[in-house]
Amino acid sequence: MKNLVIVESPTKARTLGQFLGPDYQILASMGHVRDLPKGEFGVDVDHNFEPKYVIPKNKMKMVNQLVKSTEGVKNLYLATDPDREGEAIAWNLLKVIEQKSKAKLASQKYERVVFHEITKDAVLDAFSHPREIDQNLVEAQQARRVLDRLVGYKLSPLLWKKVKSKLSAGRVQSVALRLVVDREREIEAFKSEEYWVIEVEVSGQSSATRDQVFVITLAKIGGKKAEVKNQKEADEAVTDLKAAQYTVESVSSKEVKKYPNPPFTTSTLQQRAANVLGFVPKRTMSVAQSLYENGLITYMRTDSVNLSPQAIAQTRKFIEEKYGKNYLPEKPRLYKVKSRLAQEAHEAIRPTSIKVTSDQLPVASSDEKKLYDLIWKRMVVCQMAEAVVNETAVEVIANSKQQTTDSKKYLLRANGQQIKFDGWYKVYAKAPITEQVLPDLEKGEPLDFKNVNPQQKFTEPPPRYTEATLIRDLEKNGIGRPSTYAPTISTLYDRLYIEKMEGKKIAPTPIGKTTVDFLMKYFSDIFDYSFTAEMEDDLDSIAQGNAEMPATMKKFWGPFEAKVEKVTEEADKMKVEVETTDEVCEKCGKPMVIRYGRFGKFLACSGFPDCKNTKALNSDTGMKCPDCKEGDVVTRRTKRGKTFWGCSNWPKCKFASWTKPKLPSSLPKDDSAASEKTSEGAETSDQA
DNA sequence: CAGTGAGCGAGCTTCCGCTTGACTT
Repeated sequence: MKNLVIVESPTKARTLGQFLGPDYQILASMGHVRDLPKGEFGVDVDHNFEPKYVIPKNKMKMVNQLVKSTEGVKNLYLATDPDREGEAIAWNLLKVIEQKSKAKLASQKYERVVFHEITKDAVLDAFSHPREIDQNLVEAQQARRVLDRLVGYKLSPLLWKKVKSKLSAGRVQSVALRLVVDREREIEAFKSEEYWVIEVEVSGQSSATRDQVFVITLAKIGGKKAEVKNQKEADEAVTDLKAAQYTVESVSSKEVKKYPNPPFTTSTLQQRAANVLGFVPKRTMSVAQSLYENGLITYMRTDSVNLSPQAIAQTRKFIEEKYGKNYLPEKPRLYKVKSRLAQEAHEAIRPTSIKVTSDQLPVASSDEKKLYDLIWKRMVVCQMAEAVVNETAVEVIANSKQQTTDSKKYLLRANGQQIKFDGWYKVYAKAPITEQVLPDLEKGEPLDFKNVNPQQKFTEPPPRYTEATLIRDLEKNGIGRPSTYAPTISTLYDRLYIEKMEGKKIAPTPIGKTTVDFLMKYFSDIFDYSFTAEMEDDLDSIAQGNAEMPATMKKFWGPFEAKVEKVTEEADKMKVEVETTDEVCEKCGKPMVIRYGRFGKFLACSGFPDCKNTKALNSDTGMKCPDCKEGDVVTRRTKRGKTFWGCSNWPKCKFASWTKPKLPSSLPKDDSAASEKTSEGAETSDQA
């Protein structure tokens, strides 16, 4: 073979093969081929922060084969991704080949080719315009890699000493954890307040309007914002409203265009799949991987909303044929990434062929069909005409018959929405319309009172994060990359920093809180939400040749190392808070506490070490044991880490099962049912 | 199919980002 091409992924290799023909052999590197060693620091801080690279054990075989394949090759093409990491992979590949190759490949014998979309035109064009490896870009990647190593491998051992063994800290994971902890503290500090919403049902009096009852909501009392704080104030308002005369004060109406959402990136796909299908990001990614490997969708790890011109053209043609000319905008819709930190090495996530709908998928699991359907709809919709909605706002004055003072003047409002043209809504079974349809009303028109409905409410704290919303906020701050979002969250679980609560919400554990407290006390600059963005500025300078990696590292390392040393000597060991429970130890009568062990949470006697009683924590499944009917069904792990379901009364009750036991009358949890129901509705905002 | 925590303090743990695999249960 005269021509050898190396890319990252086998799927990309296969696709490229179709464009390049039989004269090109295409191999995959499976991502990075070299890395800093796991078992040592690997950065020579005294000599220009020189990184020590090793080939990981599990990659050795593959790398050796790659090197062997280069023997006798005339042209070597490095076609890794067109971003910082891709450039570094290409450079590391070259280094490994030079090092290992008996033929001593001369440096002129390679070509670096880059393309932003995997289409025949783009690929052939790239191959006719090869370039050399961009050393500045490689240096920027090394700076990123080394900085992460400095932070991670210096602060983790500090945690072992000052908090608890086997913990970890890092530029990305610790900020993710901080988001969760900060949110939890907001919730803890939140004071709920009572307020009342007062709705009145009314209808018009004319023949055209009297049949339709609609709802108006109290907005102002005596010209001021209505603030009904308690039952007494609510009763007073209700009495007045029952006896009032209602007149339309104003009617305003305008047509509003509703634009479709941009096509999916990794993060927005994860959020949408969580909301609609109830998938955790990990599951979304593994299903998407399978779709990708079967050639059904484009690459699933991307931060770009770009679309290839061919994909847009094909979609526009499809829209015109299937929905008609009215649903096709005059010009294609082009989307731009909001974040300056995006690298945009790939396209947005879209079907490879818009003609294939989810029910026409070849062999595919139901998960794959559902996820594909989301991706397909989002792609079609993003090139469709906007919907036109008529939005009406009505103000109504309610004047008490007996009262003439202004302070008793009530103003109520209603908002209405009516679809004038459905546009892209057509693709979804349910349009994202939240307001009622109002009758045609005129200023000065009297209304008939039908009913008044006072509702007691309480202000609610901000919601806990889910995996998907946590990823959304990480992305918003430029923290982490599409390939690391799901794994980062797994790390937080593995370290027992966070745990999953009811309804897929995430809460920090005492260990998580203590770790954040420690890190923020001494290293608040590194775990500031803007640290990564500032780091990216420095990396940009290196990539543009305006700064050098060693100098940039030194600027960080000097004060950092000093701080680490000082904290190592001076800081006290942190105390991790212990949660007590209402459970009483049946052996000694002392209360039980929650402890964290190798296998997660368990109940232990607070009298330890005098009393060594432990038992399983009644948890998650909410099911009674089918055997003894007394204990709860709890998830457990074998020594090998495999999950199974057992009885909390173990060892008294020996019930155990590899699969989740099913109760005959068990109803699905309300949140999953609700999210399934909306599965065909269009989202209103999934990337606020 | 099933253990765990503390302290003596052995020897080990740990980062982010790129990518799929599967000698052993």
